[in-house]
Amino acid sequence: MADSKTELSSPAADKTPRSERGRRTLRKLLDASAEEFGEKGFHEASVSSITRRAGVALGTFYTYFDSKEALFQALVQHMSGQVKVYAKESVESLKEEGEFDALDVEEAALTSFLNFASEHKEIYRIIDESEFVDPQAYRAHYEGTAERILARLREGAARGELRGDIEEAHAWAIMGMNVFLGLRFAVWSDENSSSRVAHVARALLEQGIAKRL
Amino acid sequence: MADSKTELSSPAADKTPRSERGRRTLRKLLDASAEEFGEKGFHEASVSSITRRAGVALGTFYTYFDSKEALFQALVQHMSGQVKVYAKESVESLKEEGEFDALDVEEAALTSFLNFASEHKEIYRIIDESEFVDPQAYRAHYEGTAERILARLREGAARGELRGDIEEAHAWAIMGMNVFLGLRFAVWSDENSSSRVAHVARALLEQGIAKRL
DNA sequence: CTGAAAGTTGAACCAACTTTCAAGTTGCAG
DNA sequence: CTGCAACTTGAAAGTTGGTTCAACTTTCAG
Repeated sequence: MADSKTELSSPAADKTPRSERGRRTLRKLLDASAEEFGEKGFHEASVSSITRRAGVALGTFYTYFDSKEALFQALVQHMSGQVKVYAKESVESLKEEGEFDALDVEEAALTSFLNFASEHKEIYRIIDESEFVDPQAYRAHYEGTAERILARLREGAARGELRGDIEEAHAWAIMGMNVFLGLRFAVWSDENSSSRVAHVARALLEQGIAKRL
Repeated sequence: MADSKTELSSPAADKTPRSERGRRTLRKLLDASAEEFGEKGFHEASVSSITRRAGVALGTFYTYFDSKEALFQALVQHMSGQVKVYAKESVESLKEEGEFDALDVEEAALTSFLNFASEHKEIYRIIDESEFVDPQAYRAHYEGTAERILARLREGAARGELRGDIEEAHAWAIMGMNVFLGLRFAVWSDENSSSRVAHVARALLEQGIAKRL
């Protein structure tokens, strides 16, 4: 607020690379750590193993990050953003195709989430682990996601496609459903059954599971 | 299988207490560690802090557990069991009251889960963290839970109350829904809105969220 | 009473990491 | 060219915290 030289989110010294070489190294570190954290989890992962993977010396790490925690935080933020963008894109592209209703949108969102989770299983793990390493980020991720789902549902309700009494709990219910279907059918098993599973979920949202009379 | 003297699940020396005093100490350790792990998480928690809480000396810990990991495993197993028993009881007691259908059962299961999560937030956290500390236990917990849900749904389908095409994905969808509603409305906020939230979820399962024509 | 088994104690050991730093190297603006 | 800022390096310092152990106390069967 008062200082003009410091960058937005730098509590300590600014570690943003100023040269091309620096940006390359930073990227290598980010990629290596995503792998490392994904495979071993935060605590088993070690800075020295990350730098080894990235092909740089141990000390180089501290040119770009204040600590192992800081790296993890940067990573979670980045990944949370990726998930968001990916979901947004797939929804947008559906809308461009013309004909669609609120349930088509949810089905598409789940399908793309399942596909995304199949590739990038690391991301899944890392975001989950942030509950214990960076709780703020974890909360922010799921609260943000729930809000976007809720907004979509409200649009659908406004168009008269969904019930009028949509509330926050609906968004969380759908999000939980999606996350657990992702865990079971994308991360753990990966029978690339994305569209089948998404179809089951869609039917559940469309008519429930009670026997129709 | 071959050996007769060793207990069922003791890879190393048997650490089961043989005296009453021993059982008391073990219990103190278990209680203290549930608190500690719940508050700090596995890695921030320290053995010395646990023994301090329990009011015993550091070394005593190793009379009962081979390692910090071993304690965590024992704890997860214990808690997973508790959740299961608690759910089973609440479903049983509903059945004894007479009149009920498959959706009443699911609503009751969710209500009691939400209440359980409000008390025992530690349990929630500990089971979640087992994904990273003891993945086997984590998987076992959720696979077991999903199986029990699926069994309930199939009963309901057999009685003609639910659709006939119930499958594994339905159980995972419901479980995910329940877990996330628990996270949002029991662990994070605790407005003791259990029955209201469970009611919303029930309606979702009963008719979906599409506008009825 | 008595002796052995069960349980308790906490200082000390130790391995594993994170983080620092002073000495080099690279690359580019002027 | 040249000089300086950006970047790299890896050995070593510093910490933390799990685990061990030998001496001691409690319990209880015989």
